[in-house]
Amino acid sequence: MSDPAIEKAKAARPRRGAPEQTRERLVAAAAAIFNRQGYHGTDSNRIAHEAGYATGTFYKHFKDKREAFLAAYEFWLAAQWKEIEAVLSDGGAPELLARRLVDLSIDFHTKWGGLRASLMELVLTDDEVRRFYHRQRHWQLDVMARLRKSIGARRHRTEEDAIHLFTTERVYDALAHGEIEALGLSRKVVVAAMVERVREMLE
Amino acid sequence: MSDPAIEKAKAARPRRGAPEQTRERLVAAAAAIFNRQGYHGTDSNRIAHEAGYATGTFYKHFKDKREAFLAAYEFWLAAQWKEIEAVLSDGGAPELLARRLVDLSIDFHTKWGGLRASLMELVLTDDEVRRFYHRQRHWQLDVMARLRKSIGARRHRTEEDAIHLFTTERVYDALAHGEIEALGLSRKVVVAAMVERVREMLE
Amino acid sequence: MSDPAIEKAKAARPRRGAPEQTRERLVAAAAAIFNRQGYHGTDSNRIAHEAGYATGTFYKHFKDKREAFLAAYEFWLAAQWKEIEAVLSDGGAPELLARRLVDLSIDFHTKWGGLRASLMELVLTDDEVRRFYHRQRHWQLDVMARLRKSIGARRHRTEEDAIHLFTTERVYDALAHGEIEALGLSRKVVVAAMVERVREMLE
Amino acid sequence: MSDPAIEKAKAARPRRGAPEQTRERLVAAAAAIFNRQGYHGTDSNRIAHEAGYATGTFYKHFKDKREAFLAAYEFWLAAQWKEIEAVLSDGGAPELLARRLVDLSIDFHTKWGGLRASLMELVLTDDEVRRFYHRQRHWQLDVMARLRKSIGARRHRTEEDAIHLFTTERVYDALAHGEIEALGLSRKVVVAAMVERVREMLE
DNA sequence: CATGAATGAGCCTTCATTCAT
DNA sequence: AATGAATGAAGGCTCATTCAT
Repeated sequence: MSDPAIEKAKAARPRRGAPEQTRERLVAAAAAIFNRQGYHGTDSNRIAHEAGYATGTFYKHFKDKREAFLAAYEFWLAAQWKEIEAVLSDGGAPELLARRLVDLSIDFHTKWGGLRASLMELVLTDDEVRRFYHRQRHWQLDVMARLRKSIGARRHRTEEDAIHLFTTERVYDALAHGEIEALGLSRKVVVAAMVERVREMLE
Repeated sequence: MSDPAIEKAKAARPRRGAPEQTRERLVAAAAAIFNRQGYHGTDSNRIAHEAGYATGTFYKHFKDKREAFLAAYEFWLAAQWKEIEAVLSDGGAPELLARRLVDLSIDFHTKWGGLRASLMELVLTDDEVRRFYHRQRHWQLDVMARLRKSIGARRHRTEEDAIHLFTTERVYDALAHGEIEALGLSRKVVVAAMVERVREMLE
Repeated sequence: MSDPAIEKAKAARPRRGAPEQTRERLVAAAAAIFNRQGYHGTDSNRIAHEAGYATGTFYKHFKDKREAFLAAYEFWLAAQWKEIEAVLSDGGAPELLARRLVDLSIDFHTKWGGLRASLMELVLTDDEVRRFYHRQRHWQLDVMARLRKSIGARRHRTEEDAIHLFTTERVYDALAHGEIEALGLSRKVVVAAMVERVREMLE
Repeated sequence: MSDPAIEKAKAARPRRGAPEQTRERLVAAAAAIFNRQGYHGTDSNRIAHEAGYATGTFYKHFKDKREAFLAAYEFWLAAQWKEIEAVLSDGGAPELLARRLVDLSIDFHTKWGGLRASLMELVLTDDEVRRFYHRQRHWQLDVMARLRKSIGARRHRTEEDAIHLFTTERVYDALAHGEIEALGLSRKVVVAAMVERVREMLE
């Protein structure tokens, strides 16, 4: 009832404060766990506890588990594009730019590839996730077109952009998950091929 | 205690013979349901019933749900490559061949894209599925190399083949799931681009 | 969709407080049912319901069915020795003491013999139960030695104590299960023999 | 369908013959597995296969799993008493006889203690097993009385015999299961105590 | 706002038993 | 007599969600 060790542990854990912070912490914990264990392998109670809150708090901030998942996905997607934008605004030779973008993407997929795999499965079975996903794609294509315009690249058909997104994404996933090495292939060669593709998009 | 209706139903229940056929029926049902509902959305009992058997029969043929999933995946993958082989052995102009291969792949992904999405999520969280997946990829690259040799195409680096597999796969998935249309893009343009890529591989 | 009767039932359902009490209730229910139906004959869900809780509550308090069984066994064992201690601390002539101890033991075995029988079967097949059981025995021998010392009895070899425990236990079980009567034997004679044995231990 | 290896394996396994032999093999396999894994831990199909037969054969020879268990128990009990009888008919000094009987019993319990533990649990929950068990006890007491008479021992009250049976049995179980050693006690001391008890019964 | 005990539907898996061959 | 594929009831356990405090 009054074990001092327990009392101390409680005092040390993140305290209730602005609801914004609470939500942020929950989203961060959710992203990390979903990414590691997959959507179905993740216990919603565990997210709350890992974030330093109690079970119920989770459901005060998200309607259900799916909503938390989408919040996590959106958060990290936005972060990625913000970084991409930063790289592009730095400018530099296309070759260098392409290289930096590829590195960035591989990094990103390495860290968050688990979220993507879960998303793709949910897209199949969950209408709401599918709608969310399609909205995301639209937004991505818009961002791409805008970014390319901002650096003065030539216009492309949107289909080209879409294919670029799909295909590079897949290869980044493969690199991130170690598929390339598992197949006994050269990571370097694959990365170089991707740099070349990205460079073409920047022309 | 001895409801005659029940007695009759029991007497009428089919006594099937060959276990090979049973397994085939179970694999077929499993593939269809996993594909539709995803791995986690599929009830193992339901697979058995949909195949015309009782719960227990499922577990006479598969150690667990995962094993059934992998059997279903393997079955349909083998079917796909058999069809690809058939198309290639028909011969014809590279353009035509490429077109037929793309159509075939799109068909295939349209029918079995759900299995792939589930596989990719399981690869993340399940070591055994991951090992299975890597074996499959090796086998696919081997088949590709062999097929290209058989039609007299030039030699490629295996990395090229791998990238080809990853990227086309992803676009076929997108076509299969209606992502292209959902983005308001032209299916025709995308398909044409894929035909072009495949044609390059056949040279 | 919103059957008022169901809504009302849900609203009316009890929200209990202290988890300690919950655990106590569960242990009590578990002990009673395991004792009556045996370990394998007991449905873990039923324990929860009989204690007034839902299925899941059981697994919030016990890792698995085995853990609940061991908790139940431990609880009642401790209760028995507490009563034995109470009798001994009351003091009195050795004959009287022995008689009271035998009565107490028979009572105890009559009420909880089922738990013991299940325990003995589990000891065979379950390593964890076996370890638990051996710890219990050690503890019992320690308690015995301490109790005998406290009443000023002569020192015995521990082997004697162990044999005493094993053999009396078995006869109490037989009395408890009605084996003596089923064999057409005199309960009185058997009880008298046990009193004599216990008296010897108190000297 | 005609894998020679499989055909050979089939040819090598015990062939159908006199139903008596089949039953014997099944009882032997049942005894061994029940003893090792306990009643509830034993799969009836496994018994058949371990004996070299198919599932259905088991149910041609036993009404149900319980019947097989009782057959196994009875078989080994009879074997024990036959050996006891043999020892007694050899004659010799009471001390020697007692020693041999104790050794025999310990051996027996070491080999078949698992059956006994399962029996005791079933006695609690299964009326039919309980009836069987009581019949066995009667028979044992009869055998004991007869044997003692045959060696010219003095007459005892049956209660004494019953207590002797119960208590020695329990200690043999403890020796057999390694409980004595697990408690850090001397096996030798315990065995000597048992020899003394048995000797008293032979007077 | 936060807590965390409680809920209960649901799913995977086992295994005693049956029966057509 | 023996086979073994098939049965299906039953049960252990999980986990998303609720709600009284």
